This record gives sequence, structure tokens and C-alpha cells, in this order.
Amino acid sequence: MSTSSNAPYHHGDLRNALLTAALVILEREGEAGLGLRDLARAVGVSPAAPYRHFDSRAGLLEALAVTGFQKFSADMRAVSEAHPADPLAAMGRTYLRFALDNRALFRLMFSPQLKRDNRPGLRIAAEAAFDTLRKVSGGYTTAGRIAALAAWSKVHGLAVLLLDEQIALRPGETVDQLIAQVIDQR
Amino acid sequence: MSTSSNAPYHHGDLRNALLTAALVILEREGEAGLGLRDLARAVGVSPAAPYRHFDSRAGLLEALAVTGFQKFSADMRAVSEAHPADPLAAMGRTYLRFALDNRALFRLMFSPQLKRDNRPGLRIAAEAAFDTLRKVSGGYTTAGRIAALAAWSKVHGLAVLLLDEQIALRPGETVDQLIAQVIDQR
DNA sequence: TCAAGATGTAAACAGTGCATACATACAAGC
DNA sequence: GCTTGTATGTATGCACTGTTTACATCTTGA
Repeated sequence: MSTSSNAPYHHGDLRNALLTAALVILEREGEAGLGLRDLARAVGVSPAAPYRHFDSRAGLLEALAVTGFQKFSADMRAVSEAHPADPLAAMGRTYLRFALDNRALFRLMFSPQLKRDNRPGLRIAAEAAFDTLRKVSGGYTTAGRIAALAAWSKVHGLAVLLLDEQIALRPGETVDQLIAQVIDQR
Repeated sequence: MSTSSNAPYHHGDLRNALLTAALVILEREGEAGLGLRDLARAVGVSPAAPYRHFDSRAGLLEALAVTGFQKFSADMRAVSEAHPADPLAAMGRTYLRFALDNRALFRLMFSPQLKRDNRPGLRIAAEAAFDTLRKVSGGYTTAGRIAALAAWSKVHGLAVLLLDEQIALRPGETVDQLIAQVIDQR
């Protein structure tokens, strides 16, 4: 008896099931709360099963971060093409929205532990994402580079401070209003 | 026989010994590499001894972060009084220097896990530090608040990006040169 | 002096990441 | 259509962690 039309392998495809379940746990419990045993239990497989698809816990986190960078990269490219006149402000808003919509994933993408054992896949995905960023913000002339770094710093810093809930909203103020104001501040 | 002039208790005073040893391990191995057993071994006590001074590993991390905020707060207050004319730029440089000189501690101070179980001591220390920041940057009028948030975001973002080694220096360029240029960018 | 309290120890428990040896089920070749 | 190879998942055990409990030891103050 087949439980569904396409259930090809033992599980179906684990790996994807693991990744999506891991994303849920990650956003709910934070990176420290994402254990391989809990993850395996959530998907309904044995504790050792994930090791058929990821060489270690770090490997799983890397795969998560890579998917994050791919989505981030796609978002940034799309918005830069949609606003060819002045891409910077639109990209800033998209940057912030991505961070707020994928809080734990965003933090994971910039996690220093993942950089420590520098895995090639992560490095490639990250550089690809930031290259589109640098290209659009004209960061190749000396003067443009500083301006680009300042803009990037402001956007990234606002993202981190908002994620860490270090910035208090005023009564009735929405996050997007605040973001727009800070980004437009020159 | 006394090993020193003042060796009052069993150990001397553990707690301080633990904190300073923890700081060393923290900066060398990162937060994940700071284990209670290693720490106890480094100081020469039993694995359970730290629990007489910190209720848990999180309690130890909190104490570390609190000392960080106190030093940070003192640095910021000092520099703001030394440069009463235009404190903003000087504070920005001090902010960056603190982050670069206390990399792992700075990250710990903003660690989301520590905020999660919101311990009162940490909350108080953090708010005290940021209050001096907000006061100086005139963040209480509506217009001034946005400008202050933008400046803070830029400085904090630059710090995080530098810590994560996401910004490449040009040949011969020093970090301080880069910092000064980005901060002066308006 | 001596009892009380603070400080450190020993041992054990639950939970983790991870490695090894084994079981199973699909896919392809005869 | 059966067998064989290989990808996938399991069972089990190891080393390590944070944490707790019961016990030992030292310091202090009445």
C-alpha cells in the first residue's frame, strides 16, 4: 500500500524534510535549540539518519545558511532590477524585510561559528549574495566604496539592532515606518 | 603555610578567577567553546565549584556580559566628556574600538540567547549603557531620534560587519582609517 | 571553643553530537 | 524475474556536557 502517489524512497526525501523542519525549529528555538536528535524525532527517523545527508551538525547549519543566502540573493537581485533608477533605498528595505522575516536564519547566515570552519559552500553562497550588493551600490571607485560601506553598515546595523530588540518603537509606530525614515536619513 | 600574603578563602576568590579565565577562553575559543568543565579545569577546581558562584552557564555568561557593559558604559561616558563640542564622532570611534578590542565579549553582550531568558542584571546594565548613548546623541526629539538611530545603526553595523570579517581592507589600509572615513561620511 | 555558614569535592544523571556495525529497500543487470 | 549492489535508515555505544545531590572542609563570629 502506498501512502501517497510519489513516496519513492524509504522516507520520501529526507534532507528536504530535515531542512524545512530545521527551519521551523530554528525560528522557534534559536540556533542553540536546534539539536540533531530533536530534529530527527520531529521528522520521525532515527537519531543517526540525518548523518546520511549532512556530515555533522555544522553541515546542517551550513546547508540552512546556504539556502538563506540563495533566497536573499534572489530577493536583492529582483528588487535591484525592479528599481533601476535608485536601487539603493529599495534594496535597503528589502534587506531589512528579509532580516525581519527570517530572524534566526539571518543571524545564522552571519554566525561567526560557521565562518570559523570555513566551508566552501557557505563562502561561495555568501560572496555571490554580497557581490550583487556591491555591484549595485557602485563600490569600486574609492569614494563610492566608502559611501557604499556606510550605507551597508547602516542597513545591516539597523537590522541587527531590530532583531536584538534594542530599538523601541513609539506608540502607534510600525517597524516599516521606522525603517523607511532611517533609510531615507542621509 | 600560606602561598601568598592574601589567600583568604579556599581558593582565594574564585568567581573573579573564573570570570577572568572565562574572558580569556571566550576571546580565544568563542562562546560555544566556553564550557564550565574546561573553565573549572583551567582554574584548578572541581566541575561543580562554579555553581557556588553562578547558578548556571547562562548565569556565568550574564556576569561576563554585565562586566562588558560596565566597561563599555565607562568608555562612552569618558569620551563624551572629553569631547563636549562634537561627541558623536568620538563616540563612534570608541564604540568601534571597544568592539574590535573585545570581539567575543561584544558579541556576547548582544547575544539573543542571553536576552531570551531575560535576566534583570543584564537588562539593567545594558539599559544604563545605552541611556548615556541616547542622551548624548539627542535622541528625544522626533527628528533627532531618527538621526540618532541612523548614526547608531551605522556604527553598530560597521562593528558587526568588521567582526564578521565581511569587509575587506584595501592593501595598506588600516582598520582605523576605514572607520574614520565611514564615520565621517554623512 | 565551637557551632554555623560559606565554599569546594565526589559521584551520578540526563542529554548531546558522533562513529561504527548492521538491516532494509529500491534500482539495474543478467 | 531473480540476484546483486548501493543508497538509505536503525541500533547501539562512546565521550562529553551541564547540572544536581550528598558529603567534606575551611572560615568566621559569638
